[in-house]
Amino acid sequence: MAAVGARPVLYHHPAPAGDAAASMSSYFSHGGSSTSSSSASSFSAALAAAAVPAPPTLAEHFDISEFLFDDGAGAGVVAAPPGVFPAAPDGAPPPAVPDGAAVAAAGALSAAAAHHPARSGAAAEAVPERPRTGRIAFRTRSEIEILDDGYKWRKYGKKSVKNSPNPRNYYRCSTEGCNVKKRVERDKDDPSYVVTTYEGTHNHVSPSTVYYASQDAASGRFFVAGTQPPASFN
DNA sequence: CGTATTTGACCAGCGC
DNA sequence: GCGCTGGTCAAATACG
Repeated sequence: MAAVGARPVLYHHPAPAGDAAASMSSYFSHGGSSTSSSSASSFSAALAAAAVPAPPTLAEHFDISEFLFDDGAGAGVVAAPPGVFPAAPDGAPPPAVPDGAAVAAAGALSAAAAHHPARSGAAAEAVPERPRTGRIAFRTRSEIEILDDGYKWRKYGKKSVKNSPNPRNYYRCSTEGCNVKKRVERDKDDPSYVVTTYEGTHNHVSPSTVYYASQDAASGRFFVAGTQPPASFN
């Protein structure tokens, strides 16, 4: 099997109103390359990127070019509306994610993807007036399909889909009691892209969630100070 | 030996 | 009602 590879990191940063697609580089960064690298180092890179615009070299390796909201009626490339990050569209707070802290991609994504229906078919029917539902999808340019988002996923299915020559893989959060799911498939139009769809909300903290960070006075860069809650958080 | 992955079977929703 | 499709289950298998 393929080793866990690129780690998309989504960090808390005020979204410039308007062109969310253009702001994607502010939200995502390539923070690591393998499981051998610690989560902390990945987030350190992310935080450094938060202080400084994402370096072009990172964008070359990992490019979340399009952010998709999958409302079940055909996912379209849309601008991420204000308020998607970090709060959930339903107003439900991201569980166990401290304010102001850098969060894992899936944490924020799942927060935005709260309130998923048990069956996908009921989504549009349940909330016809709302364009957003429990799923959130984004397309990334990556050679590997398994994007390490900080959570631990267990694969439970694989299916070839009609309109794509590439199989779709199904993953479930392996944390007990957490029923967040994600689907991963290669873009049918451009196999160099991977489409990842998250569904549900994590009811736990990412194993690699950064609780606090420090800023280097000389360089102005942030670096990870801990991946466990400091006393001030308790 | 415990855990994760693979993969065919099964089930439910939807369109015709 | 039937067939197609997407999603999930679970036994078998692989791996560390």
